[in-house]
Amino acid sequence: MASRNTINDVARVAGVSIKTVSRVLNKERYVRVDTREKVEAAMAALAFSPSLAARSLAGKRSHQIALIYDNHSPYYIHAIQEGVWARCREAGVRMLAQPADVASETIAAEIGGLIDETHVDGIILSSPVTDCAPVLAELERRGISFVRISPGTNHALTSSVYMDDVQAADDMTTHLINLGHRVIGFIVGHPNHMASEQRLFGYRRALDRAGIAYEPGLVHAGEFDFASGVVAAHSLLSYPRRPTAIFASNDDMAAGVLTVAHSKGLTLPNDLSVAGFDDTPLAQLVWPPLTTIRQPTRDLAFAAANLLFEKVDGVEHRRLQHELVVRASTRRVN
Amino acid sequence: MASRNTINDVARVAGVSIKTVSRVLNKERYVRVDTREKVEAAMAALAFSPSLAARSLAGKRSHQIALIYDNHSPYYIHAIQEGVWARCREAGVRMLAQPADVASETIAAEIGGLIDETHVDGIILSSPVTDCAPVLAELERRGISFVRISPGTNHALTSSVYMDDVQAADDMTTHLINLGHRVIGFIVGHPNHMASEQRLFGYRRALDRAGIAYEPGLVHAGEFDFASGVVAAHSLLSYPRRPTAIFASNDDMAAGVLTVAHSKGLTLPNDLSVAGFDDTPLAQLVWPPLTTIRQPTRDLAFAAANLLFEKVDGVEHRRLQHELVVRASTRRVN
DNA sequence: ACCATTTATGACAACGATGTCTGAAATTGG
DNA sequence: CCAATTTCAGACATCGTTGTCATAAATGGT
Repeated sequence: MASRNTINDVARVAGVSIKTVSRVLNKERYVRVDTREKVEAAMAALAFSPSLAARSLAGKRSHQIALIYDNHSPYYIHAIQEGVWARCREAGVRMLAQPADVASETIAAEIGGLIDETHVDGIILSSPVTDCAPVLAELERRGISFVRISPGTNHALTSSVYMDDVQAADDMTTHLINLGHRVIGFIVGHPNHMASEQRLFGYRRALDRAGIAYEPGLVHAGEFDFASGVVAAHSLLSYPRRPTAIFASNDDMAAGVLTVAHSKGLTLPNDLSVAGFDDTPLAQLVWPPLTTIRQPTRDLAFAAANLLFEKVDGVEHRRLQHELVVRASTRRVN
Repeated sequence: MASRNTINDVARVAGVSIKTVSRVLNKERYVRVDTREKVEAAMAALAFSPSLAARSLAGKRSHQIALIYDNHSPYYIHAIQEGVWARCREAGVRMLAQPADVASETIAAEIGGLIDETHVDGIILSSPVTDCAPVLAELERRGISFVRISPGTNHALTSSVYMDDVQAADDMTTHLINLGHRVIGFIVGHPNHMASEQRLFGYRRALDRAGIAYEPGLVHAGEFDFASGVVAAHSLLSYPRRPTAIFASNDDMAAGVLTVAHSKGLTLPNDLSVAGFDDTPLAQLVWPPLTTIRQPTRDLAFAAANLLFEKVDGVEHRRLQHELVVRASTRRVN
């Protein structure tokens, strides 16, 4: 078990001082080309990887950022992690993936502790932590820079990336209306997520524009999970004015609707059109495959990390485009 | 933006030396009860969180471990992360989740770099990184302790947690045989995963015991993803001796089978029984819900972290129990 | 040929903890 | 009551980097 190679070893092999090695490592100016090459050769020969601990301690940067999430959809989290990670890799920065619980009393303290312990240079918040007031207050108090992915609330001081949930839900509803549907059920998302309201708003806006009266009995609460989709579907399918289409605020709940419909012996999509939201892989793993909104989750995460690295000062809100993906679960009404 | 609270601040507030604070922090002996309480009060008052960077640098431990994975199922990764994370939280240790690519030439170097950079105290490998020879060699060379989750190969020197894939596949196949099926298709998993072979072996063992001849045409290669399930299902359902049941090596591929069956107008489960493996949430999001094997993924991960923390020396191989979960996708043959 | 400026390198302190060593106080035994 | 032992606490070096400052060498304008 050879002991760790340090900057001193590199300096000795290259015949320079440790400070010069540090300069090469950090791509600072004032290193001659041939000196740099000597140092780089020595680093390669020794398979040198600098200690993040030492760098964090001595320097102003820790070369680490944290990604904080609290979401019950594994697909969503996975896509977010993947996007942030890809950008971090390019930047030579390590990503700390950190679950949190927005309902917890201690969430701000935990995140504060994380920052103190790890010296992270910045933070990426994913929904719904993006709108957790104690967390935002704590981050601001510390003056640490952070970027929010799909926040539901405005925040003048920090950058964010997002998609237009209102427009997307409007697009989907309009798609259903264009297929001739007039009685369209809607399943709302988890109340923690601001996106839930926005999708509901988009649904209503499309109905309004088409001159279809909004009917509260066609709207049912949900929590973004399969089980709540099942509950909502049972309720909606036994409503007197039974909907010919159901638009669920995410794919998991739409899958719940499909299951209920199948179990009631309905033939899909003839007897009922079903639409989801997010375009998780699940959308193509069910029958019939779901018409849904492709949310560019991975790209949002990548863009968020990008903003964190590029926009050290200055605030930017970047919108990424969604896409209506029409599959077999929606059909022209008979 | 208050600057970081350090052990010096705590020492000053508590009226002791920094070394004593360190002793309390690390639960060392030789601190009087009232001294400890004074220190703890000071730490609480200052909301002190010790710098991991400083601890890693000065001490022998970094209070961090890495979890390394390379698997294309978000559900699986999520469950693994959750299990490891839960145990780490109890232990006051940070988890670094690290994707890797077993097919990459540089995987050993990358993991070596990770170890050098982060000083991690130990590593958890999840399948298929568990059986990646260059990685195992690198870890051994460095003498770092690690635990493997569901390894496919034996390894005398390190602990592991696993389930009995052979027996599980045998159980499922036997379940189908008991329902009267005699022509049973099988979709193999990704060749990278040792579990794939083992599940195939269990399938064959159950057939043997029941005196059913093994028929290579009923076995089709797959890659653990939905698309390969679709391909395999097309092939199996057009095989001359058309199977009355198909057992896929995981749920994603089973979902692919369901989709193909639906699209061919088959009524499920009457015309075809379908079985999966893993009991991912997906199993209950499809129609009909899948009969599958519950793999205790989260618990395996928790147990792995536990072994890493408890068994500093000594090796243990802990088997966790699987469970046959019968749902609506399998039925007695007509 | 001279000085000012830019470029290039190194010496040394500092970051915030832990490890080692030393010594004082408290406890025990004869 | 004194010596030996155990318990407790502090001084100081150390971990592997970066920041600051000093200084040498190269460059350019007159």
